[in-house]
Amino acid sequence: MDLKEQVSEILKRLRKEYPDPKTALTFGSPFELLVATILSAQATDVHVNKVTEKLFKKYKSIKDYSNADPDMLRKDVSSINFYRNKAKNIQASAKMIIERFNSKVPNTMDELTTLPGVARKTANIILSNVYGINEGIAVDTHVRRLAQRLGLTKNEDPVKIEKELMAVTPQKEWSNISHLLIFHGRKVCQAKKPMHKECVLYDICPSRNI
DNA sequence: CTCCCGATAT
DNA sequence: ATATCAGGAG
Repeated sequence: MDLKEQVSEILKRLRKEYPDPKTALTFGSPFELLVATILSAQATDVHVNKVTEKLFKKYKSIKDYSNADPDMLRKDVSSINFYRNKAKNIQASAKMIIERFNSKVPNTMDELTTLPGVARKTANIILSNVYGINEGIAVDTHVRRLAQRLGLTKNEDPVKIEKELMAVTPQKEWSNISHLLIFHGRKVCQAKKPMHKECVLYDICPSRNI
């Protein structure tokens, strides 16, 4: 079985476990998904959703974020890690979107990654979940760990891993791949304690003995 | 490479 | 006490 068939089999099994592979972050608009995704760096989605539930009730429009008192916005996200940078990036992104992008969240990789706090991973999440565009594969800590454990890469660099995965999967599946690996990484193939006995990939996983 | 930097599980 | 959590910028 070559690599493409291997990945195909992995996706087939995971799709059965996780039938709806889209973001678990809650949002009501493109900008809200941008906010949630910026906040999600090295934070659990459960925690992010808890914070944004209050945040989205208080800040309704992009203008509300751009006009907010920086200290107040910082306080409103302060239970999340890296909250100073994240608050600053959210406000700066809001201003840029209003001034340069006519108050609309951009729909291209090049434009999205000009926003502060937005690189390929975050941009891929926005493009796929908001615009249905498969520009690349969002590689986060889960995707990286699972790709390594499943023997799909030996790299550490997320951009290299993204290109490797893109090379062995059909483009229409790119969004599904990252979400399926993320869900499986959260529930079963956890960083500290991979739950081999509950893993549907056990028999085809090179790391089954770890 | 370092820094950012809180909550939670183990 | 320590590792980890939907990373990104300098």
